[in-house]
Amino acid sequence: MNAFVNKLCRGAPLTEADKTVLLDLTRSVRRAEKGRDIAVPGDSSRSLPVILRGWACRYQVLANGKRQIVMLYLPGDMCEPFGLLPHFIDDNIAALTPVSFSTLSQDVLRTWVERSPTCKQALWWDLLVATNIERAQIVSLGRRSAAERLGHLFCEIELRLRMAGIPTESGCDMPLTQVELADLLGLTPVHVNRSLQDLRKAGLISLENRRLIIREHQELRDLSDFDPCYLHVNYAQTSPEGWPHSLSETIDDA
Amino acid sequence: MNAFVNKLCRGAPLTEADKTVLLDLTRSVRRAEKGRDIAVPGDSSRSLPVILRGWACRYQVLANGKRQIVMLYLPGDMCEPFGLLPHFIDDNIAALTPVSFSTLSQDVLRTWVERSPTCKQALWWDLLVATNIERAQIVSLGRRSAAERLGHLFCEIELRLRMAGIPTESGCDMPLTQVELADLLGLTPVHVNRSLQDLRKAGLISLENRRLIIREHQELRDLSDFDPCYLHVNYAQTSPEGWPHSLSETIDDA
DNA sequence: CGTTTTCTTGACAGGGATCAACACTAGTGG
DNA sequence: CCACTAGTGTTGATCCCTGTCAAGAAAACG
Repeated sequence: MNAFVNKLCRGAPLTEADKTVLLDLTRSVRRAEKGRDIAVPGDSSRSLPVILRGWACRYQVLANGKRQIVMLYLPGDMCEPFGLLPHFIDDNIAALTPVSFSTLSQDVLRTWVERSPTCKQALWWDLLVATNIERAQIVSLGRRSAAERLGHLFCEIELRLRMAGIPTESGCDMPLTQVELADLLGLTPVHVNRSLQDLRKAGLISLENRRLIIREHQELRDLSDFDPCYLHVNYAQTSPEGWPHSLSETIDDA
Repeated sequence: MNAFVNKLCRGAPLTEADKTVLLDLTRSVRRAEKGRDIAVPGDSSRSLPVILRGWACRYQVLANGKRQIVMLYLPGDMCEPFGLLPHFIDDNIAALTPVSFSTLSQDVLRTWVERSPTCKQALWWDLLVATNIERAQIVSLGRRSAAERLGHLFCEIELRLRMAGIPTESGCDMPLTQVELADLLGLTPVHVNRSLQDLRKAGLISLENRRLIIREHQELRDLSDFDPCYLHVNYAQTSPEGWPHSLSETIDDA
């Protein structure tokens, strides 16, 4: 059981056969050091990078040198939406920490998906969630203040980590530097620093030694207008199709 | 031939049968007045709204009343990515002008797609482009100034309209009010007004009576760091798979 | 340990927000 | 045909959130 399979279980009641196939597909693991590229513009999308351990991101660099992180990839995340037609990757994908990842064979995966409706549902669900995350990012950048953006991000990260099977009750890793947070949230490192201090002073979070603890969940959610619906955490139990309920563990407070 | 089919021709060399089926699917047309919702949160995604005439958008409203437009839908655009698993729509989709639209049957479309690889490619391409547009939006909101955001948006709109078969040589319709532009670009109406004037004074655009003319294409692109690659305008001719080249008209300067 | 990265703090500037009028347009109804 | 109204565009004055510049601390690292 790895983060990838753990996460997909949230989207559909995977069969044992599904899990076996998916685990097999992620058997061979590659590594990337912090800061290294996992994919660069022009790469073929025939093989899909999947993060197993560590954090990565997709980013673009403007002509004036400014950088914007478009998407954060946590353990279990696929860096390209499943099944997407062959194309060339447009953005950079880089490791933010030391990363273990597999590159799924798009062809093998697609073949299996044709046989397994549950697996298909899980992968579509993953795409749906990824899309929603990017849309939430648009809303944050467009209409939230610096502190609100930080709060929203922290709420999202905590929930996403739990979806990948990483416990967060006693806090979670937050390996991003303030420069990286700034590139992700469309801010300046200096301002990230000050906004973080505001959140700390308000007693909402504590963040030191790359470790994040959310002290006041509800208050932080209220402040940052965080509504976890968009992550569809328990889709496997609540999908419109009425799939059988077979998951033992759920993420209740979402 | 409508905007929908016109647009999909950019993504794959559709056969005559493809076009017939797609035209048939969009035969029955519904209308929505300006400002009316086409879909609201909770709607089922079993039927996919496709814009045939007019402009629409997907938006979210925060608890504090602020609105952010997440995506602009122009003629030919599908408001939900094709084939996405059944789910409930999370955002509002509203008409920005009087709109003519069809609601494709997801089931019928999927059945046809299983038979037609070209149609499948076209729909995947559409999803790819839609995703790229949202990512470009993230970059704009995060790292571009007000005037740059406006410039980038105008460049994008002009090209997207041409992809849908709407000529833009002598300018194009720009029905958005300054309030709507503000909600789309994460700005204030007042600031949109002033930034527009800057662009006009610089001789880059003219915008009056809901009609936009880009006076200096290259300069506007340079200013706003607009690189049309992400729209994959001529994907049908350049896809990695090496599909046959069969389109007669291309959009050269992209 | 020295070196580099990251974090923190201060002073200051500026892009964009806010508030408030006023003009212009377009639709509406008498 | 003309008031009336509501939405839209324009402008000015002012504020403040965030960016910029710069320089120390602190932590990470080899």
